[in-house]
Formats: sequence, C-alpha cells, structure tokens
Amino acid sequence: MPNIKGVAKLAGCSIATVSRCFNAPHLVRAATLAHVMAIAQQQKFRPSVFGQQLRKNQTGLVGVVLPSLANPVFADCIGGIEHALNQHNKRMLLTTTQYDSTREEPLIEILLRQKVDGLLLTVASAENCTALASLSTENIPYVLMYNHAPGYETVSIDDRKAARDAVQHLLKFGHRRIAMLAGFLTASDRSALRYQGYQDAMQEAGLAALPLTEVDFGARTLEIQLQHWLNKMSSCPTAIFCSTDLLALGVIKALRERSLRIPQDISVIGFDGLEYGQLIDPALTTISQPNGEIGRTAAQKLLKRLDGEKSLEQPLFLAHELLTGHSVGPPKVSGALAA
Amino acid sequence: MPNIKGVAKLAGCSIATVSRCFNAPHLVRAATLAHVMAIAQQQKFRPSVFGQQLRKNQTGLVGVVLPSLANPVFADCIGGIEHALNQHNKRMLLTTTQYDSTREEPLIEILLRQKVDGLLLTVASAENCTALASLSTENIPYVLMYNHAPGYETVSIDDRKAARDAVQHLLKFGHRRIAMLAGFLTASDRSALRYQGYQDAMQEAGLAALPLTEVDFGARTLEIQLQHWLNKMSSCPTAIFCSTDLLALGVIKALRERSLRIPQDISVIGFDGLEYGQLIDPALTTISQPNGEIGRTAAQKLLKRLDGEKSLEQPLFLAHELLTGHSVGPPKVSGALAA
DNA sequence: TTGAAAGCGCTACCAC
DNA sequence: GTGGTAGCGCTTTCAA
Repeated sequence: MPNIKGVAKLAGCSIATVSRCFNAPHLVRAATLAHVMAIAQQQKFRPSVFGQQLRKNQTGLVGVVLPSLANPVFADCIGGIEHALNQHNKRMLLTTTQYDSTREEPLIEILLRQKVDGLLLTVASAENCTALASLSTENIPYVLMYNHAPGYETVSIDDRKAARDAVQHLLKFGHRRIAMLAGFLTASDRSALRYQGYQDAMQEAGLAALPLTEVDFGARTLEIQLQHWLNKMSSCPTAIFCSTDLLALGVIKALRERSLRIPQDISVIGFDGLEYGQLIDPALTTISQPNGEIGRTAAQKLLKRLDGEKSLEQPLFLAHELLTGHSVGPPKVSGALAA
Repeated sequence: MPNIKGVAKLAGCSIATVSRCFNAPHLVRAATLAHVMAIAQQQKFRPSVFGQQLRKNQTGLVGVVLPSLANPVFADCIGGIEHALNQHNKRMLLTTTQYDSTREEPLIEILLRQKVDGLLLTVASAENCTALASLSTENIPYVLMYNHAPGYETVSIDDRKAARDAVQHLLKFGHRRIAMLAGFLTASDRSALRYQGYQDAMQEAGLAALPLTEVDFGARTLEIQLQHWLNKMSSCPTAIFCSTDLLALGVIKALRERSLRIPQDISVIGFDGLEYGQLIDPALTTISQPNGEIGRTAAQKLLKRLDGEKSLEQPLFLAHELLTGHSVGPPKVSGALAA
C-alpha cells in the first residue's frame, strides 16, 4: 500500500494537497482533485488510519464488553449496536467476560489501551464495578446496557417492575406457591432486581416470598432443586418464575423429562423474550425485552457524547412486554387446595 | 493521559529510556526502571497504541465478517474466535452482512481501512466473492469459516458429506419421499453443498431427488410450501431435511400448528446442532457442527500466518456428528406404501 | 488554490 | 545503560 508521499510525487503536488483531496475536496481545484484522485485510485492509495488516528487522537472504535454471546439476548443487543455504529462510521471492538466479573477490569483496560473512543458495557454489577470509576477518571465516555445504577448513564428495561408484572400474571391465574429461580445474583444486578420485583408482587398479594433459588447452569443444581421440590408435592411450587428464558427452557426440559405437563402440572414463566421460547410447545410465557433497541439506543447515546453532547447520566428505561405463551395456566387443584 | 515526553521529563531521563522500560525492561538499570515505572504509574501513563501502531505498521486487530449474529451458529463461532485471539493479545473488530452479499465488499474495505492485521470471514460464496481477490492483492492474510473453496484457506465441516449422512439417516428409517428445504442458496455456498449431499444420498439409494425448496425466512414461503405439500398427501414428503436448525425449528412449529405429529406424521431433520433444538419436544435430530472449534481453529490459523508462517491454502474439515433426537421416526404407513 | 513544515506518540538505531 | 534522533503517515496552520 503506497503512502501519501508516493501519490504526491506521482501527482506532482504536495502531500498537503493529496490530504485535502480526501478530507476537504472543496478546497482543491477540480482539475487537481481529479488528477490526484486518479493517481490515488490507480495506486490503490487510501489515507492510512495510523496517521489520522495519531493526529486526531481518536480511533473511531467503540469497545463493547458483554457477559457472553451464548445468550441470544446479547447477540440481539449487538445487532442493535452494530446498526447504530454503522450509521456513524464507527466500528465495534467486541469482548466478553464469560460472566466472570474479575475479567471486567482487565478487558476495559485492554480496550482503553486500544484507544477506543468510548465503551458500551454490561457488567455484573454497576455499583460494585471499580473499573467504571477509572473510566470516569480517564474521562472516557461509556454507557451501560442492562445494568441499573442511578447516577450512571444506563439503558435497560425496568427489571423490577417487569418481574413484578410476570409474577402478577401468575397470581392472576391463582398461583400462590410461586418460586423464583435465577442464576447467581453476583453475576447480574438485574437478576437481583427481578427478585425484588418478585418479592413486591408476592407481598402485594399478601403472600410470603420464597427464598430465591440460585442455580449454576453448568452444575446439576437445577436438577437437584427440582427434585427437592417435587419430592414434597404438598409444598411444591405450582409455578416457577425463571430469571431468564434460557433457565426457563432448561426447567421445562427437565420437567418434561420427569413427565410433568406444562402448564397442567406446573406453570413456568421466563424473562427475556427469546424467539426460541416461542418455538417450543407450549410456547413460553415470558417478559420480552427490546434487546436490539437497548443496544441501538445505548450506542446512540454514546455517539452523541462522542459528538460532544453532555451526558445526562440518567437511567433510560425502555418498555418491556408480557409475551403470553401457553406455559402458564391455573394451578393444579391439589396445589390450589394446599395453598 | 500524559505522553512519553512528560514522563521522561518528570523522571529526568530520555523518552528512549521510558520506552525501553515498557518494551525491553531488561535493558534498563533496575533503579532507573523502578523510578520510571513509579512516575509512569503515578501519571497513569501507558504507551499509546497510536505511536506503536504507526511504528510497527500493525494494529493487533483482526476483522471478522459474518452473515449474522441472530444464528447461534455464528455466536458460538465468535466465542471460539475470541478465545483464540485473547491468547495472542489480539482484538476482534466485528461486523455482519445480514446475509446481504453486496455488503461483503464494503465491509472488508472498511476493515482494511482500519488496518486490521488479518481477516476471518464467512461469505455467501467464496468462489464468487470478488472482494477476496483484493485481499490477496493487498497481501492481507485471511481465513474463511464455513465456506468451501479449494485453493483458499478454509475451516468448515464437510457439508456435502454431512448432508449425505443426514439423509441416509432418514433412509435408514425407511423414508423414500424426502424433501429438502433451505434458505436461498445464493446466500450460502454451504447450503448448496448440502443439497448436493442430499442428492448423493438419494441417488445412492436409487431414489429421485426432489427439487430443492428455497424459502425466504422473512416471507411466508415456508408456510406456503408446507401447505402445498400437505394438500396432496399422496405425494407429501414423509421426511424433511432442513439445511439449518433454525429452519427445522420453524418447520416443526408450523407443522405443530397444523396438528401434525413429529415424527409420527412427518419426520424432520436439521443441520447445525443448536442447543435450542435439544430443548424442544421431540428433540431435534440434526447434524452437529463444532462452531466454537471452527472459530477457534480459523483464528489460530490466521494468527500463525500473522506470525509469518506460510499458509497452506488448504481447506480444513472438522468432524461433524449426527445428533440423534426424536424428530425422526419411520414413515407413516400410508406414506410408506405410496413410496 | 497550493506548498512547506510542524508535530501527533512512539520505537529503534546509533552513539556514547 | 542511556540519550539523541529519524521517521512511521497523516492533518493542519501559516504563508505564498
């Protein structure tokens, strides 16, 4: 790849003129412009980003830190991010923590080293993320996605309210013994909020919230917990609220393996709105979040700040929606009586 | 962020020494090193990539071009890529074409402008991708994933053979009227190979291959085709081979909506091995591809070339596997007789 | 409208 | 062991 010097020499002009042809063509005489561009084309010359970045002190790169791509929630989110970034000619440097919060800080460090212009993040817990503080110190703009944290710029749904909606949906069907299942709360501040929403709904209904069951997706804790519940039918929950669709799908599969019918024997409600939940039978009832829009909106907010707009540092909540499938029904009579 | 000059001044040494402290600490007297590093730390100085990239003429960035992230196949693949890149301290610049092959060339161009050190790509059709030619011209290393193209460096499974395996599995159950459903072949050279594999298996069994049915995921073509088949039960396929699991899942849902039982009324086999296929009931029988490994291996090959190793420009085929679910069974008797 | 030249931050070569 | 300095490719100011 030839450099600006070579083109200038061939075109018989200065490198300044070549530069202007690319960056401010209106300042160049039409004939000169055409001539230079012809040479540039023929030499396959494009201004190198190295010089540009060095001069402008920015890369046009946005760093993205997400827990994982295995969850379609984040895959969809990335779609939204990419869309927004494309429109502003920015690129995405993608990294994932694999739900290991100790990797957040080093990843952010790496991205800063790469001189990303800004960051889009989903961390385990915004309020306990020391790395975020260093971002403010370095004065590098960032927007959080899915996380909740007053005083930070965040884009998410109102997880607490959404969880409450989900549980109220179960209550409407007459459920009383409603359990909640989640991944480890330490890995997700939104899950903690969802548990609060669960507690809200239970309390409003005058019911005792059950302690949260945290399951490890890798290990067999889900199986063990289910078995534990099913062993004592009299106290077995008639409905299970899962903090994610992935978990709900796993629960449904496990229940089916035990020949339990959904929702006749037990109701299951999820959280996320994955399209895969709609492919199973019965279709999963769940809370749907606008993942693409979360990503897109967060990216747009970041882009505005990169354009010099002052940040509001206010959480932005997008609308969620109850997606009514067929995995929730009235509780089994024996369960209803026992309640 | 302070620069190397500031640190040098504060440390009372030259910028060369500061640079050495970071890049070749063994060449610096221990005391000097400690002193400089202390100042650097206190000033929060880190060598900027701008200067480094400019000098070394490389960015440590690898460009990734994929059709879409909505398909977990590619999400898993990215996981593998990220893993391999991390180990070599490289980062991923991620872009997607949204299955629009006309976006391949501009995206590659953008990534080249960003001075990525190399590229990892899945294009619609490797043999018809003019952009690849320009890569060779520019002498920038790249590895194709999922694509097939003799003479190129590719990592994939043997799609043709895998499809043949899938269809043979159906044949073993006694199916004779086996149809194949795929997305548009123009969007995926591997789908074309899968159709060849289908033809291979049919021919070996002495059966006539049916013409391929290409469906548009967005439109209702899938619904229409199914209705078309079902209207003439005597010629309705007893088994459907879908070129992707996403398609198979859609087919199963559509069949279920028509109250058809799987596999009693009709068998369905997919291709990809998505975990979501195992969450439905009956679990999807399918061909499983090692997506993470495809990504990881492709990245490793690329990294080797970046390290100066000569490329073999040979396709690498990883092993696929038949994942036996419960979506395939013997054909319905009426169907069997009619065959 | 164009050119000359400074300088962005760094690395690496050569001298000492 | 350390310092001086050229130069990577470009943008941009100033002058012509």
